[in-house]
Amino acid sequence: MSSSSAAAGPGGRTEAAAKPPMRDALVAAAFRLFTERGYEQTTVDDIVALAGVGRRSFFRYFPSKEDVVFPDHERCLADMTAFLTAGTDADEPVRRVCDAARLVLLMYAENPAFSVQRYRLTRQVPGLRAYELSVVWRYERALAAYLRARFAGHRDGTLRADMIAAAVVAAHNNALRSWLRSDGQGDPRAAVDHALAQVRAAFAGAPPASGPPAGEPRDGAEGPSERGPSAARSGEDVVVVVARRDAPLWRVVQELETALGPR
Amino acid sequence: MSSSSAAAGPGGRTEAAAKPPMRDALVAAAFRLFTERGYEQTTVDDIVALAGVGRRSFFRYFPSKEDVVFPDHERCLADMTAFLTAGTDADEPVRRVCDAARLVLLMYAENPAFSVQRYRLTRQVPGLRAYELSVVWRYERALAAYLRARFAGHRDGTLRADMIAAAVVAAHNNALRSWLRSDGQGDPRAAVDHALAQVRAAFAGAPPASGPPAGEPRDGAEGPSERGPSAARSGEDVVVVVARRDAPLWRVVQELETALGPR
DNA sequence: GCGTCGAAGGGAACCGAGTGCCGTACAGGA
DNA sequence: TCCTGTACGGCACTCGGTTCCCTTCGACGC
Repeated sequence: MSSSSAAAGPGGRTEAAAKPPMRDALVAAAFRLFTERGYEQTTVDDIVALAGVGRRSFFRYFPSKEDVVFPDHERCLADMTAFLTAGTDADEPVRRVCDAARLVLLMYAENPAFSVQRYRLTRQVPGLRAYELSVVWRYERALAAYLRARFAGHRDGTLRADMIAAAVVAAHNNALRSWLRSDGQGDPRAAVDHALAQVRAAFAGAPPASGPPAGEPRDGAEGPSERGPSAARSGEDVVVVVARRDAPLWRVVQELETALGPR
Repeated sequence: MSSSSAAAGPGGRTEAAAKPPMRDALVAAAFRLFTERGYEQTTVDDIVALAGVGRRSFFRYFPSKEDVVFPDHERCLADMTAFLTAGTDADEPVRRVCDAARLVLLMYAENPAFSVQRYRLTRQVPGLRAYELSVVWRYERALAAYLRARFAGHRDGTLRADMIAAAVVAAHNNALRSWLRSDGQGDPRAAVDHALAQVRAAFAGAPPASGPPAGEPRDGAEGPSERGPSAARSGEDVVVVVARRDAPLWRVVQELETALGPR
């Protein structure tokens, strides 16, 4: 969707991960100019002139000027998704999303100076703040999607998932921003752990259960009728699902569960 | 910051009300073109041409093209702030912010057709979704600021304030979007009340304060939607998901939700 | 009646972000 | 040697948004 994916970009001399130097050069040039004269006072032409590359190349590495401020969030989001994927049904859901949120903190803590610099930028540039909101929103939706699946079948499952995801993000950001405001002094992990513990305390009670906790084979499925989605096993490792875009999600999940069998 | 504030625009003879007709004409022309040919396929020049005004006048009434999609959120935010300010220390804080959130719902419910139209637009235009995020963020910050003041001096006061504000917004939006997805049928207030009751249950010592006992709309999953023919355009109605057979089910659901967009 | 003043609107020119298209240079393979 | 794929640069274009200046029109004072 956006930039900064793990796809080894141009200049891939060695096959292993070889980060393109041009991308880093663009980030460095951009941040130098942003801190010197401000974000909006810096044009893309200024950045590429300082980096010594063509203007067109900037937009090959970053889909927009704002993206250069968040050069690694795409990788971090992928890491979070992978972390959630690696979980099992034995994990306590709320604890799992709290651990996932901790991953984001670690990424910020990896480079405190850069994080603080970016924080100051985003605080005073409305456009960057709006962009950051969309980034945070994607994290929140990843957490919520995990929780929605874990709460599937529960009463108010999606409501509870959305609430917890929002609270986790809010608690995480509360502690993170406090640390950033202090110029990245000390270790932020304890504060974030404390904040996330408050979330777990608030949502500790088990949700009012009404259905099976997770995928239980249903047999009332009416097969690939005219309206619902249809799943067909086409190979060993893949399942192809075709569904109307406006089909309710639960219907798609139902079809998936019957196609995949008891898991 | 944005448009549509109470500042009586041009033609404001008396400062009270006196809505400028040009503003309404621009909104009407814009929504007609947006629904006819899409948001990004409609230029500002198209809008002003249809409205029969000069291009410069558009930006006199709306600071950006996105603002024309949210012509009344500024007033609603002012209403919410006023409502929170009008409270007393006798008010239970969490209840107060829940009531404030209800104000937003009422504004949406005032004009269901318009709200549904706008919902469909924001769902499929990433730029509008990002803009809406910044709007929602301002509501959330207003709630959080109120709670921070009420919790001042408490242990973890700001943390608790941020968490509750985020949960309130998440719960409100969960119910609101469910109603919007159902094309604005029925009264959304019961669902929102139910969702907000969950927040108060989580963040208060109080038990799940009764609320509407039954009939909550389970995720808007009221069977296969019988919307219009929906003319199966090229690939619009089909989504293909490829996944390993041993992938956890929630991961598949996450992928689906990403592919299908917010529902 | 006449001149002036200020506010609303129109319009041309301009700026910068983002995109499409094409030319070039350099890699590796037949 | 030629061919092909790819990374990169350059040019031109669209469109959102802004700046500056013009016209219009009603209000007010003489």
